[in-house]
Amino acid sequence: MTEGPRPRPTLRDIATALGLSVNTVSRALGDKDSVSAATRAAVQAEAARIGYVPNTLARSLVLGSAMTLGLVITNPSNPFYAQLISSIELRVRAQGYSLLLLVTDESVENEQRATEALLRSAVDGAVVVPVQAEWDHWRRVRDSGIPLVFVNRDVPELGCDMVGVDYERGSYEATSHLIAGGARRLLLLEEDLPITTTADRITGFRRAMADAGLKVSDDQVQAVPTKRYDSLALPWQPEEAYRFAQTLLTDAHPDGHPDGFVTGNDYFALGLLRALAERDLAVPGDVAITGYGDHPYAAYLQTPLTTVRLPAAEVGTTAVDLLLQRLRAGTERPRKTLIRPELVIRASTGGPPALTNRQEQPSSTPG
Amino acid sequence: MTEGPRPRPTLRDIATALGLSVNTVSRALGDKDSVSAATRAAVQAEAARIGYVPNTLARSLVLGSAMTLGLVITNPSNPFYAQLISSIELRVRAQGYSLLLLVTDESVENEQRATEALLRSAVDGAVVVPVQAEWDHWRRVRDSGIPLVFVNRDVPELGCDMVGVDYERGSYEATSHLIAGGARRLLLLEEDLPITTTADRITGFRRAMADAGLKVSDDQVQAVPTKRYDSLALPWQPEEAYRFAQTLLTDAHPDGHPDGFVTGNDYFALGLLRALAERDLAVPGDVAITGYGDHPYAAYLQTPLTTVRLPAAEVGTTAVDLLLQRLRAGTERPRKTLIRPELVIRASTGGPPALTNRQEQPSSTPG
DNA sequence: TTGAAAGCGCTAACAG
DNA sequence: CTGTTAGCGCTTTCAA
Repeated sequence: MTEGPRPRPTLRDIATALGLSVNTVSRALGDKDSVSAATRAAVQAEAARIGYVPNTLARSLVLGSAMTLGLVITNPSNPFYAQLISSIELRVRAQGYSLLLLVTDESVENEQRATEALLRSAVDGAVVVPVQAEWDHWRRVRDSGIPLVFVNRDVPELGCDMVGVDYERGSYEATSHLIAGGARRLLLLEEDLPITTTADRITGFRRAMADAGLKVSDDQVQAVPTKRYDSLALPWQPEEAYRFAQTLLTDAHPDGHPDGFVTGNDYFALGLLRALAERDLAVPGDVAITGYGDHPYAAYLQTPLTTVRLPAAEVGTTAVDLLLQRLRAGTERPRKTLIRPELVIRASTGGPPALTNRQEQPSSTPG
Repeated sequence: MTEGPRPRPTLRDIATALGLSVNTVSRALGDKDSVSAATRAAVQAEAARIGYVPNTLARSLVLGSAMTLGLVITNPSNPFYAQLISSIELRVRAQGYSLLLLVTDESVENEQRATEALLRSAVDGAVVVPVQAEWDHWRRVRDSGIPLVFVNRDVPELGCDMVGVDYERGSYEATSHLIAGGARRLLLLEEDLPITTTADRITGFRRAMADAGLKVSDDQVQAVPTKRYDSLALPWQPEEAYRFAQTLLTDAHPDGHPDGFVTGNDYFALGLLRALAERDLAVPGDVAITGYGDHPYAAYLQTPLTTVRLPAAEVGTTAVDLLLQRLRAGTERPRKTLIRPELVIRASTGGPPALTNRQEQPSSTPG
């Protein structure tokens, strides 16, 4: 119990114990065919006996590959990213790689430090959810020969592979759905981050409105002011949308109050629902609402929430697959993949009041 | 653009360029004082010019430390664990270490493979949320000299450091709170995993009941049958608690229907709320409810949920600190720390109907 | 089939 | 202050 940990066994320990050369032991363990069956058996027995575990560090140094991939992500507390982490880790591990995790918290500075870490650790490649504000540091990583796959948000300037969600389409469908349900005075509540996902949803909203022959004034697209993103706390604060909506609903609306809200985030929908309830506005009677993300609680709100379900697992595994392909194959053109999200219709837009069965969820679970 | 990535620069590149020895370059970059100012400046300039980044692999090999910690966790989609990941990653990075992530998905088999990976990667230590069903593989890791800190769940047999939450106390307080509010026929809805967190909550429930002079029959402690844990999907399915509660509320209750529910999980509370609403039972009028976890939505449900808030960030940073201390100091007695959770009282137990302000949340944010 | 030698990139110990 | 030597643990030549 108090006995200090012995230094971990090496190939040499096995070699000397068996009167062999380090080299032979290495080959015996490596399943090369240039070793006699007897030797191999002896080596393996001795290895097992002393609990030999190969030293990846030394192995990587000579092989020139650490068999490690990096995952650079903004905020694990965002359920979408949490699922992404799971699916990526699973796939990476299944392919025999290790996963180095770096959290950026939407900070460019953290991201720059993350790239340093990737470089130093000599990862073979990285899956990245970029902050998007700057990307010179990513250029440096790419130029040093580390393949990158951007996830959820692209950095087109770098010409790397990319896997994302078709946010524009999701937003388009949500908006169209509200319009089809009779809403005319729509309002979009969006995140106020300078990222393409938000921009894409705005585009989808505008396009749906245009396709329906509805005009969009500037005050129909609102950015909910958000405190500094903090992955130690929540991904988003429902409270911010709540306060924002309180004001919004108090303001004079020359053309009448909004009768439909598209939100860029289920948390916004949550805050909004509260604000509406306080003003005795019925959902979906007076106002219809869509969320975005299909968070676990969405189906279980008093008024189950119509929302856009994101294919997190599929995005994650696709990203890893792209990365590994590029690791093997050489230089091809960058591939950009957008995976289609799914509008889940529930009571908040007049859908069935009963809960939407979670088991419908398409299983993109690998293996 | 099509130019292949040059091999990454090494110390030797700098040395030959400057007509110095590799060793001198190493010292110049390493800020040792045994280098002339001029040489150091020249070396640093050249290093910057060619974009030299030290190779951690080689460095680790000779130094005998990879400056890497492992994080073995069950399910990132559980908001508590998501916050744990963030806080741990932040702290680990702040201390100059890298973080290797392994997800076990509550599977012993995955956990065993994870320990292999930790051993091979030669991590300096690991923060572990153990599956708890078996632990021989952890013994092996510990015996090979890799310090372990168990988080949230302990494996007392191994005598490692441990940081957790005082689940028993949280449960005790929630139960006592319900009793104080007048509830007498209480029911506990718990997870059906064979883990200590669940067991501790059951203990807390029983103790609170006993302290109030209330008897607890076997059918007052119920385990909600759960599908195989799947970190690719949800941490828990509200639906399971919903269906379970449906049955529960239909069953005959000789002593009258329950008037208070303690749940081991906010998701269970969510499903339960739905089932109660469908039977026109008012919360908290007919039935009072407590959740566990204070998930982001808890404050924003139609009936804001009284729940137990978990100190995730504090647990995470404490775990890393313990691990690093042990890495530096030698063999002390294992330290076990339970951090106290906080009962947040809301409308589901007759608390204020207005939202509980999230900003009250104690900030255990480091640095 | 096995061994000897060389080297991955870096740092520590010792000379000079 | 700087260079030489040695070695971390492993794998890949090349001989024997």
